[in-house]
Amino acid sequence: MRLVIARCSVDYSGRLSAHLPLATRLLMHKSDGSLLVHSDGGSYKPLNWMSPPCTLVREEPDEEATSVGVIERWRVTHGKSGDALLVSIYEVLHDSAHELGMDPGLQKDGVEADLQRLLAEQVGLIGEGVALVRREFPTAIGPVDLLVRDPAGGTIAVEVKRRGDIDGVEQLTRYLELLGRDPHLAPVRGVFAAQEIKPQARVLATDRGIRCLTLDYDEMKGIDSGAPRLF
Amino acid sequence: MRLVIARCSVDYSGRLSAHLPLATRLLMHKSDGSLLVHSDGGSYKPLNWMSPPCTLVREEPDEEATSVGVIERWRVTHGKSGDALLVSIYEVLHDSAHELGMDPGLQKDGVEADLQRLLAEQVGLIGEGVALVRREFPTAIGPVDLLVRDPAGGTIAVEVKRRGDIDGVEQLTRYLELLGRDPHLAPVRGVFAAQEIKPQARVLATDRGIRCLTLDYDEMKGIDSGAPRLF
DNA sequence: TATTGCATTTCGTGC
DNA sequence: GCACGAAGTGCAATA
Repeated sequence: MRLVIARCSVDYSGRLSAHLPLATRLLMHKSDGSLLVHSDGGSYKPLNWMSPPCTLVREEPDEEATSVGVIERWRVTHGKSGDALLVSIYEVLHDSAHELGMDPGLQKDGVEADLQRLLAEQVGLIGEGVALVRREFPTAIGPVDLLVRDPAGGTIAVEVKRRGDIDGVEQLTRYLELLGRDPHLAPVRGVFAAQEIKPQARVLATDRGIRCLTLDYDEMKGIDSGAPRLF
Repeated sequence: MRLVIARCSVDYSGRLSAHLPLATRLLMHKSDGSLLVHSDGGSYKPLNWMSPPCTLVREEPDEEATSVGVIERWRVTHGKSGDALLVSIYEVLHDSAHELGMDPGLQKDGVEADLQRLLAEQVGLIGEGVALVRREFPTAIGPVDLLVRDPAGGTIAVEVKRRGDIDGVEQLTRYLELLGRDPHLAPVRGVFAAQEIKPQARVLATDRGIRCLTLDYDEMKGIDSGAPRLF
């Protein structure tokens, strides 16, 4: 990885056109050829960038560029798409290269898939005596996260989200509409399960007769690890 | 902006839990307090990060950490949400600080809004003799990008996208269903306009009687600048 | 200030 | 390999 702090301007041409006026920025050139242009603020998204696979070529600035103070040019091109990033460097304030090696990568825990798995193992949280039919129950408009049977013989469709928002309720409503027409499943009720349910979503769900279920991931995980399955 | 290359491990705890095993990485500490942890590959997304507003505190490692080789710890916390990032540093290979100053920011050209504006000015591309009714025509389920009248007195609803995908066709279909019920507008036809239309989207649109229109942004822009509006 | 919808989204997963 | 959906999404315009 090469790190350069430089006064530069940047032009991107590809899926759109974009321009960065002259200012001091960090140029991060990764070993896979990619380039990130970062300012000293904002979020993790660079001001401009080129994703791998791409190649960086150092160019001598033409006469016009030289006359306005450009001392060096980097052209980063994405072979396939034709996207191109042109960095015009006016002054280099820092330049260093580093060997980082491979990265073992991030281990995540607590994403929607984990919630869904845990709730499938702990369907009792949905209601007394309910039984799992299956996860990712397929329908014409996409899979329902969990489908369970209640003791009375009815069906419950469960939508699992990390953060429960209105569009999640809408999604579940569409499933309920479709599943309710199936005589093998009817009557079908809905449960909207999430770690955090937005007030607006809760109102909409309740209004539609959908029950809201707040999930405590840490607690569910504790039960999971505390009571390992025996078979 | 402070740049540190270090052998480190990272733990994130917040909306989810995540762990980065010991490896050599770039730690980018921006002047707004935010921290990015980058590896020497992947795309622009850091392996881990903390978004502003947040604060970084340097801590002395406890005895247990010291015994496994940790020489320094950075704790980055997001006041409001309680999110926390803990960086355990084992070895510092580079450490430099730089003054970058404010950034003038990115100037974009060619996003969906630009396409929509140009097509509104060049409605002739939609069909012979059509006239613009208005952009962002409001409906109960959201605004239609462009609403135009054809010479025969019918209405055309136009959905503009940079990249035409299936969900864009679905969106337009919902609008057509709603608008078609309005006697002032009926009959309403649909046009799906995008710089690039995915084959699947084209099939679905055609199947529903929606016409596909591929837009050449550069050409439209050329006409725009070549024939400036006189009023 | 909350909400909505786009993004040079990126990133995973299943087919 | 491609389409689909989630993301610690970020981000800007809007109501």
